[in-house]
Formats: sequence, C-alpha cells, structure tokens
Amino acid sequence: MEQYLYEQAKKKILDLITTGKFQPNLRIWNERLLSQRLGYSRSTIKHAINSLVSDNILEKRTGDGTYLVDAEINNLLEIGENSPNSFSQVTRINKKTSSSHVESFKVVYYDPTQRHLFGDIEEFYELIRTRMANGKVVALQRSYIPFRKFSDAHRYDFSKLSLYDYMDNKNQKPVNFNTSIKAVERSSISLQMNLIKEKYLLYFEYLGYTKDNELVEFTKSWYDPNTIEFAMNIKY
Amino acid sequence: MEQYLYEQAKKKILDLITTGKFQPNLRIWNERLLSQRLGYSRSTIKHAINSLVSDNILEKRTGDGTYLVDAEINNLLEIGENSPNSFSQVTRINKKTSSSHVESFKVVYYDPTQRHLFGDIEEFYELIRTRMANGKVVALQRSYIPFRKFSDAHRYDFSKLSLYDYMDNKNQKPVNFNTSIKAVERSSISLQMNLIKEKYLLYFEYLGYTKDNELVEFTKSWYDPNTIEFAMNIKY
DNA sequence: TAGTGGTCTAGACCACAGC
DNA sequence: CTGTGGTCTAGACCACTAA
Repeated sequence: MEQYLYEQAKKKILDLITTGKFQPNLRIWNERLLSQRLGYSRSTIKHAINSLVSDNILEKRTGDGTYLVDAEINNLLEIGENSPNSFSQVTRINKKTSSSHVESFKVVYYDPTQRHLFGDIEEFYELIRTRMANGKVVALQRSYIPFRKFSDAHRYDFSKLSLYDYMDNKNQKPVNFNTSIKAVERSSISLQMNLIKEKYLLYFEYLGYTKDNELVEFTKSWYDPNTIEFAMNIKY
Repeated sequence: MEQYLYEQAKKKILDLITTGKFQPNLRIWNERLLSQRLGYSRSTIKHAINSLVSDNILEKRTGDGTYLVDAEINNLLEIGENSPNSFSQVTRINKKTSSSHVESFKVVYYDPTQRHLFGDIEEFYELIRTRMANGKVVALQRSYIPFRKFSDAHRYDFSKLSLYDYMDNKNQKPVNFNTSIKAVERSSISLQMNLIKEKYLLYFEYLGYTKDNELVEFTKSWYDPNTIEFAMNIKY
C-alpha cells in the first residue's frame, strides 16, 4: 500500500465528506486544524486540498475558508446556443454493443429550471439513464417529459424500449431539436460515470418539439469526450 | 511595483524564453540552477514553473527535466468533425464595430499540413489576420488559398477587401464548408490575442469548396470564447 | 481585529528517466 | 549511477475577508 502522504490526506478528507462531516456549500475545517487532526504538515494538507479543488470537490476562498462545493455543472465554455437555424447532426459512438440502464424514473414536481420552458406544467416524468457501450458508461442522460401527455409512461421499461418509440406511439415524437452544447468541467457527474480521470465532459441540452411545434421533451446529457463525436458539415 | 516573488521569477523565466536563451522542445535550466541563478528558493521557482506549465508554456517531465513547449495547439476536446451531413451555421460577435488587421500575407511552399488536402499544389498564399470588435482582438485567422488560382492576390488589401468577395470575383467563392471545431488550451495564440487570462480558445478549421466542389480555401481560426457564439438548431 | 488561505524559506529524502 | 522533478517538514510572515 504505497501512497503519498497527500494522497492519504486526500482520502481522509474525502471520508469526512462522504460520512457527512462536511456539508455542501459550507466551510470545512481550516488548513491548520486539518493539519493537526489528520497528522500531516500544513503543506501536505494544502497539496491534498489543491488536488480536491482541481477535482471540483472543494473550493477555496482566500481570507475566508475552504468550502465543499455542490454545483453539478460549472460552465466553462459555451459552444452551442439556441437559434433559428436549421441543420442536422450526427452523434456517433465508436463502439459495437450498446445498452441503457435506468438509474431512476419518477414523477417530479415544479422544477424551476424547467418551469420557464414548459410554462404552467408542474408534473414531469424524470428519466435518468446511463448509456453503455461495450459495458462501459459513455453517457448519462436526464430526460423530462410532461406527465400530462405521458401519464402511462411508468408502465414501460425504458432500458429496453426507446423513449422516442414510446413517444412516437402517442404521436408525440420530437422531430425538431433546440440544442445547446457546452464543455463542462468534471463534477459529480464524472464520478457517476466512473470518469474521474476525465477533466471534461461534453454536455448537451436538448429541447424536443413535435411536428406541431409542441415542446414535449427536455433532456440533459453528459458524454464521455473520448467515445463521442459530434459530426457535422456546413453548406450555405 | 508590488509583486510576489514567484511572479518576479516567472517574469525572469519568460525573459529567458523571449531572449532565446531557452529553445522550443529543449530542456531549460533545472529547478536548482534556476533557484541559484535567479535568487529564489526552489519552492518559489517551482511555483513559477507550475504557473508557466498551466499557461502551456513549459512542460515538466519527471526525472528528466523541464522543457519549453512548442505546440501551437494541444487538442483537448474535439467537438466537431467532418461528415456528410448538411446544416447551416451562424457565428455571431456581440459587438458593434468590427475590423480586420493583416498580420502577414505571403506565399508559402509545401506545407505538409495542407499537402494531403490540396494534393500536388505546392504554393499557397498564407493570409494571417486578426479580427477586431470594438478595438479588441476577438479572433486570429490563418487562411490558405492556392497560388495557382489566385496569383494576383498580392495586389489587394484584405484588411479592407473581403477575401470571399475577392474569390467571388474570380468565380471561386467557397460555398460548401467542411468544419472541425475544437476547444484548445491556451497557447502562444492566446498571447498574440492578448488573451493570457483565457484558459481556452474556440478553434475552427474550415475547408471551403466551390459550387463545383473544388477545394479553394483552408482556414484555421482561433476565437475568444467570451465574444463568439456558435449558434445552431437541429431539425430532423 | 481575528482568522483564513497565500507565500516563502532551507533543507531533507524519494521516485523516476536516461546514460 | 547521476541528475531530474516530486514530496515533505516546521515555522515565519503576508494579504485578504468577515464580523
């Protein structure tokens, strides 16, 4: 069990986080206290903390303290944005076998992040799926569809049935998409995807509209940048 | 002139780089020697070096030494790639006045990076322009056009005349574009654009084809991510 | 003003790469 | 082996933030 002291210290701090000793958005112990309680020099504690900061788990505020971060996404660079232009898009996963796993599927109420999109609708199905390719998680998707239109969705298994096939059966398949693409720093999503070594994820946000231009889907996706390609070709 | 010692040290190392004391792809002085010659503790030198590493100017190799990097682009995350799909694209710069400045305009021979694209063509005009918006550099563009087709290009001032207008006059305006988009880490390009504080640039690479599908343009562009938007909308 | 993270030192030993 | 960057310490002082 060879390990540098700062790695040991990092692990101990992570333990304090996972056991709930430190709470999101709140200050953790200061460097001198960590040094004393964990038994490493302040420099070593500093090294461990810096590592956790670059992992996007802690945040330092000079003159104030070190905080446990909560944010799921930290916008770094926005590449796509909604606008009234037409194009087509292909996303390719360079793998042979693919599958889905439903992590969570439930009704959620009044998510303020969706309220401005869906207007007065207050109930949604939230479908969280991981997408696998050759047994490895390559994407995490969170889809929101209005309960009002898809009230029987709970009867289906969306790890096997395509969400779009289901929506198509109800004549509510989205055909127009309004997309936003960002490169996001690694976060808790990376952990869920076992991508701790990846520094960046590709983040896609879709708004799906039916042919009658009704908003029926809102999906957030996080992709492993090593397995996904966003391919396109311009023609004026 | 308040400045931390590691910032002073960083500046001194940068001076050694700009005066040619250290050469691209070669080792620089080791930490102990820098410490001795520049008069700072090894820790402070280390701090300065780490800062230059994160600026993408130096590269450390454990057990070997510290090197001056040369690479203009370090691919981090590839977002776009060529493929046979059609779409349209809008790039918007949220500024009121815009202008161009020609940094360099000359004939270049046999650039291996273009050879595979343009085949046997060995002579190109290389046009390097900075694009300004409200007096600030927002993009750096390097365009290559075959000398054979545009041999009189040297007569024109492309800080005023649009390159595409010129090409259009010769009935050689590109109308189809094959594009690749990447997020690239800051590099010497950032320095040229006075964007030293920006960590990322948006990098676009275009291949421009005429309506007869002849390749007539190859352009690399680096954009300030704070002033450019890449906007789009999917429609299947 | 008290407490936090930031900087800085001098010196020791460790891990790794190249000859 | 030799030399490189990496780790680690104990202790000092500085710059910043909040109450």
